[in-house]
Amino acid sequence: MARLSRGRKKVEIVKMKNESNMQVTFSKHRAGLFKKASELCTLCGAEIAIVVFSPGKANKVYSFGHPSVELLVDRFLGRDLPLRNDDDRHNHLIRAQRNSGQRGLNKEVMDMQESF
Amino acid sequence: MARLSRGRKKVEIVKMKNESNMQVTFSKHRAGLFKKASELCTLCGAEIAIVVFSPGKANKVYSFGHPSVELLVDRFLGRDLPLRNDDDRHNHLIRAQRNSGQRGLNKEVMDMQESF
DNA sequence: CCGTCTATGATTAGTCC
DNA sequence: GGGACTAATCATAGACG
Repeated sequence: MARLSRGRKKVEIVKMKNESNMQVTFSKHRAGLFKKASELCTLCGAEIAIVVFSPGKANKVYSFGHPSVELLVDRFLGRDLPLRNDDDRHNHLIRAQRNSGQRGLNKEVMDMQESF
Repeated sequence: MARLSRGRKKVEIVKMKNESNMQVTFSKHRAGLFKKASELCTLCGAEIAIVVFSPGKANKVYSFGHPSVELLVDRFLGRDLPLRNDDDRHNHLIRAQRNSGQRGLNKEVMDMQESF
């Protein structure tokens, strides 16, 4: 059959209304995000952890992590951070709480790194 | 002055050797990754947390989180996980540990994976 | 839901400031 | 380090199976 697609259209970055379309977009963008992350890992030897909660009723969880989500997250939440250069503008209060010892579970988190 | 750039060149996804180039690439890709994440949040109402550790000696930490890294990470590590659809292939052992009650809060966590 | 296709929008390597 | 630019590559909206 004749292809009728006129190619990609511009999409405004606002919450989508169409549910089924949104599901497709969510899948595609999630895959793209994880791919970008893995490229950044490979190209620059960075260590990345990503956790994604899908919206709506089917609140599924997807994750990407190199070397592992848990390891990186523990290091993030732990205390021996070499330096915090935080682009996250939303959780200053929570971070302050955490840093003051709220967690009380983190002990020594091995720091292993290098290439990949 | 006359622009001599011949535009973007194809880049193989392997670890970069040039350190200063890598620094630039790291910054650009990190910004792109966070932007993609925020778009996914807005478009689909997803909740995303990202933690990035920069490579090399200056092991800085960058994070993105909506609503917040801590909240999402706690939910990820915590108890009321609705479902785990994990794309992370590297941490089966750690996950198994966690799921077997190391943190003492996990009950039933579905494990399914594959793809990506 | 997943995979494929293609035109086109989005990202970015290389460059200069 | 950051910002701007351009041209090329890359990602993906929408349509279809």
